[in-house]
Amino acid sequence: MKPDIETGYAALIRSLEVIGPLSERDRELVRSMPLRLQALQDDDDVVSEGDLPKESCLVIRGWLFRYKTLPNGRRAILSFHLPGDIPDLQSLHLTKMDHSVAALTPSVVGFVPHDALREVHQQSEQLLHLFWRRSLIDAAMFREWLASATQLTGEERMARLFCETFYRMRVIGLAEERGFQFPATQVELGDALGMSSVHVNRVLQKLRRDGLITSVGQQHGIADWARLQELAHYNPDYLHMNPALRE
Amino acid sequence: MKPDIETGYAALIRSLEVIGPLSERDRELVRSMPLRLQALQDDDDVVSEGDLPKESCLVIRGWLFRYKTLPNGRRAILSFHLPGDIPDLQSLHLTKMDHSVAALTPSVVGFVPHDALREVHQQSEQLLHLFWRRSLIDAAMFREWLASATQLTGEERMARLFCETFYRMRVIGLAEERGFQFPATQVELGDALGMSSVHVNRVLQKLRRDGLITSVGQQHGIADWARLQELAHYNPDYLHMNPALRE
DNA sequence: CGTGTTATTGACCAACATCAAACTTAGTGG
DNA sequence: CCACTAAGTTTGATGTTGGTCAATAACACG
Repeated sequence: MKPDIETGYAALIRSLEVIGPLSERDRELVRSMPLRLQALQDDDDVVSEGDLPKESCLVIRGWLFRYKTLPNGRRAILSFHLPGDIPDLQSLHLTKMDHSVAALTPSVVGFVPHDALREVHQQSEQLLHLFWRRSLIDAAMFREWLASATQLTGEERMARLFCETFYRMRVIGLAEERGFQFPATQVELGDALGMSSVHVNRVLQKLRRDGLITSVGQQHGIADWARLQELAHYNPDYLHMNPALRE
Repeated sequence: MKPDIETGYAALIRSLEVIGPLSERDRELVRSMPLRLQALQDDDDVVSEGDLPKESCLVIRGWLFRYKTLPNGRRAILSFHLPGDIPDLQSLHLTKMDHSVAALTPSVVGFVPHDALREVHQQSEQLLHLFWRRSLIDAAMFREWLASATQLTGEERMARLFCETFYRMRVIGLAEERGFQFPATQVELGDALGMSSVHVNRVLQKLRRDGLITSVGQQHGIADWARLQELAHYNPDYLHMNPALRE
């Protein structure tokens, strides 16, 4: 498990450096935080609505997603999470979870005690700034999803989801490393985009027919990045990545 | 204009105390921040997408809303804001605005320099905690709107919007003080809920016919709070208000 | 090879959009 | 105080997106 811990710190540091510079001391502080590792199977909850967590969860390997169960029984997927993300960072300041986080694929996460996070926030103004910034970028992504959900067609939303996911993976170096493969069933895509899985199926077929994406089983890829961005009118400004890293 | 400044501090302090306790020193610190007053007419932008603000805007009187213009020309309204709110608090850590904020009604706002905010964050851990907490509650509201937008019918979403707005007003004491009157045109409601103004009109008529709400011109009220909550399956936990203040 | 999960297809239907016109209301200026 | 205007609301007719239901096909795994 030791290598997973190293991987975890590296992923976290990398994803912080994508939004602002870290000093060597900042990196040391990050590595000083204990990580309690846990392996997850598909659909295992990392943390559930109503919980009062005392630690937050760093994605080390695999993919997680946030979701909320509506009173009518439906599930809304609110975001997807990659290595280096801390999807429930908010629990540091909002004691009670208002949604759940679960594994999209078999994954490894590391739990960081809230006290350790508070400690590094006290030790480094820059780390405080970057963690806060990250939580605000999460909010910006929710705004973008909300605007898309209310104003765009299913096809456009699907294209946007692919653009955003690819862009996020590329920024942290994962797209190049392993190739972009977005693992999601059609039901999961539907719950994320607010459409039925039947409609997801038809939208995916159209995008495939048009040569914009590829799908093999539950792995989806991008076939024509330029045209996909164009169809989605995609502009990643809302992700507030370090402009120096833009291509 | 002097009374507006007092009103501004009072509104800010009240809306912070709704989510956590302040010491007398904290309140002093809040009052130490300079406020540059500005009056606004309907639809005046307070801050626009692309701006790089050096101050954040405190709502003192009136209502503001956040919005985003989509590439297809449509407008998505992302949230409404009441006195005591700082809708662009995020600009403290995200330099470039990814959306705009404008006046829903004639309003008065007070601009707070980012430096003053940073100063009080350094002076008081509790104020830092509460401001961060507030920005996380904003994110929680976006998640709730996103889940509603993707999974609920127009009628349910309208009912939820009324419930949320009433609840927020009541918590800061505005509903009792002035009675709940939600000022919004049908076009604005449509842009917030992702439906056409024609459909908004029909949904409002149904809610009125069922005796759940009242509308006089652009002022909407609640006629039957219990049944409205029931229809919306409304649960305000996601607002993370101080449990001690719950009724 | 079964067995469970996911993907695909077709037929049908509901929610909601669009378009266009008429009606109300609240100013505004003479 | 009334006519005029602009903004917002209401209504009806019609069209489209995407949902639901149900059956079949394709995989994946023990």
